[in-house]
Amino acid sequence: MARTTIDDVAAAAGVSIKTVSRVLNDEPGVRTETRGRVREAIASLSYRPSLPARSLAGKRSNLIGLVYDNPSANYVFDVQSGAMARCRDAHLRLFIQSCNDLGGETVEEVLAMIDQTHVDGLVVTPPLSSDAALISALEERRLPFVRLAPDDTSRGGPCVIMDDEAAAHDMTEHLLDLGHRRIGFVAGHPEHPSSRLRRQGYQAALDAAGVGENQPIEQGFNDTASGYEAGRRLLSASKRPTAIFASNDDMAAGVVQAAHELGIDVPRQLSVAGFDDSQIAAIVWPALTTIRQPAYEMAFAAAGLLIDLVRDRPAPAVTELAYTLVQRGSTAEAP
Amino acid sequence: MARTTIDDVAAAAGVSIKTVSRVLNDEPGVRTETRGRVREAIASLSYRPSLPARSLAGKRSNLIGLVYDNPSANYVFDVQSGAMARCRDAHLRLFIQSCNDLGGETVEEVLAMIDQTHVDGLVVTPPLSSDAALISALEERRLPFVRLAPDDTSRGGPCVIMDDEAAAHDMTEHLLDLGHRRIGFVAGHPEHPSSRLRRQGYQAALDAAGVGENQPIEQGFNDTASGYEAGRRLLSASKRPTAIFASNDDMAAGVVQAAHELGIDVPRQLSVAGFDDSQIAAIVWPALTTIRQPAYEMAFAAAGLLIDLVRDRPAPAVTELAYTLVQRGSTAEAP
DNA sequence: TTGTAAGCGTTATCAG
DNA sequence: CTGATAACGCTTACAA
Repeated sequence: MARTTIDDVAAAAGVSIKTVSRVLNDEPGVRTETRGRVREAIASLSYRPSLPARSLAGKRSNLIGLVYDNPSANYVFDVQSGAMARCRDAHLRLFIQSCNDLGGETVEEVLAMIDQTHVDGLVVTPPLSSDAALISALEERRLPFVRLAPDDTSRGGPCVIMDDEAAAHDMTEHLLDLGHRRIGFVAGHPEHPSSRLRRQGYQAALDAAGVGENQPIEQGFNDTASGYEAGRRLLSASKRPTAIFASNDDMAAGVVQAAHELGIDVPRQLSVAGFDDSQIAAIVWPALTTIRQPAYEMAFAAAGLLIDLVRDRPAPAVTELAYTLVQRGSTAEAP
Repeated sequence: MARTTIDDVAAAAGVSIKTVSRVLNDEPGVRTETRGRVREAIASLSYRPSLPARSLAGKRSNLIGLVYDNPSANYVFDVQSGAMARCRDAHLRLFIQSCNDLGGETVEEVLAMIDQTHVDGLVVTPPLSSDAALISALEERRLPFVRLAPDDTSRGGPCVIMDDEAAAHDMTEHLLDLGHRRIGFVAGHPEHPSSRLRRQGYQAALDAAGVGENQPIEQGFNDTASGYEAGRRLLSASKRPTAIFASNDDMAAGVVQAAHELGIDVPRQLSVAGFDDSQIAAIVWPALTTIRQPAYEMAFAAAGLLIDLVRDRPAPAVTELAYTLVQRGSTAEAP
């Protein structure tokens, strides 16, 4: 039951292991006919090169890493799926590392993972993509990495982004177009890079419409519970808003829940807008008008960039993907 | 910038690399004082042994794998988190492999992953845990594996389960206790192991109460859309049920949505129950009465079993974890 | 175009 | 209790 090795393939094809290695790595300098013979031997033995052996011997491990520190199941799932799909295309393996519930040892843990697994590069997802300590540590190691949705694209190498600010601006305009003038906002988690951008877009749109003053804003923390609390505060105020824009869908769902409890009809008496288009956006009642953030596609692109990077191919510094405003039942004309 | 190796540690501690290796692997035959000296050197150099080198040289890779083929973000996230936490405790790394959207190449892909990564064992999550072809292939390779929530625990080695049937039974009894006598059911995905068990529990409880005949049952596919469709069918029938029990939360959310659309008040006119206690259960309005499936804990336990297995320690064949009936706002007395 | 030999960072074997 | 040396399966450098 010993594993099939490169020697077995070489023997079967009647060549040296070096030639097999050349075929494996798509290196030039092998006659087409020889190459075919080797390929056949590989297939018939269903030989699969050992990743550990390759990474030990060569400069590459054919493994790239993805790190996250994010409690949102939907987002993490989409991001993993996108990155994995891209890796599959490139015949690379993806090593996924969670840093959830790690306290202050995040950087330490990521570095340990890098050293132990020999990953060739890293996809860094939000909010880690804006973690200064981590970014510096990676730069110091000279490990190629691509950041997903960081708040600052001016330094730190290639990244894949979406224009959160413009999206929030669009959504706010959507509400203004529906006739709303008092539009509450539930701000996102202060440590999340996109929170600031979304709030800026919201404020800018209100300012442009001349109603930027004294709009009610409450702090949330990106989970349903904090959205619910913020919603209750906003809806219990004397001058109640006719629309509430929450910085993500989970919080928007919380706002909808608060409205239900207070007997406020959504969308007739209150419009609610979310952000992310996560699974729950379509599940809550009424379904949420939201911004579809192409998490899968962004991760797919990020993995692609990283692969280019580790293969010494040129890669653009900033890749921006388009968002979409998804209009559903939770927003309507102002009462 | 060369990596810190076992030689560096050996030099710093004034011992041979073999002794360092012994300390690393907690092998006996090292004087306490020597061991301490080596430990200090490891810490001060922040040395981290190379996983590839270890797996190439030794019998173990210190890596275990987790495979899934499951579209539910919440479930996958919980399972990953649980397994990863257990691995962290044991100083092992977890290699996660998705088989989503792979068509018929699932077994092939898993075997390729095993060969390439040299994982010491595998946590097999549902529905792969009931995939006969995969299980046979793993047995043939003699790779240790632990199955999560398989439908058949009688063969295939250790597994971690929850009593789906008893849970569905309990939930149905809960509805009966509330006075419901016409209780619709939305069956789960036919290829999911638990679907059959949940349906059996539902039916058995009805039979025990003497109302098992002619209850309306619709087929769903574990997603919200199919739950919505099934809900519409159930609620449009001439003899409308006063309660609907869906085989998972996503479908229950779809039923709630259908009820909203038809102007049927939940829970006053219709009670709805789900299963899984996924994130959305608490988010939909009204929040779902459901069964909490301890996905995190089950995965944690499964990883623990697997670790015992690969370290040649005895492990129980079947580990059963307890579920909880979580009562929320979606169920109430029959009208 | 192909092959030979050395070595990657560990663990296993066996000797001291 | 400790250490020298040979693997492990591959890539790299260099020859032929």
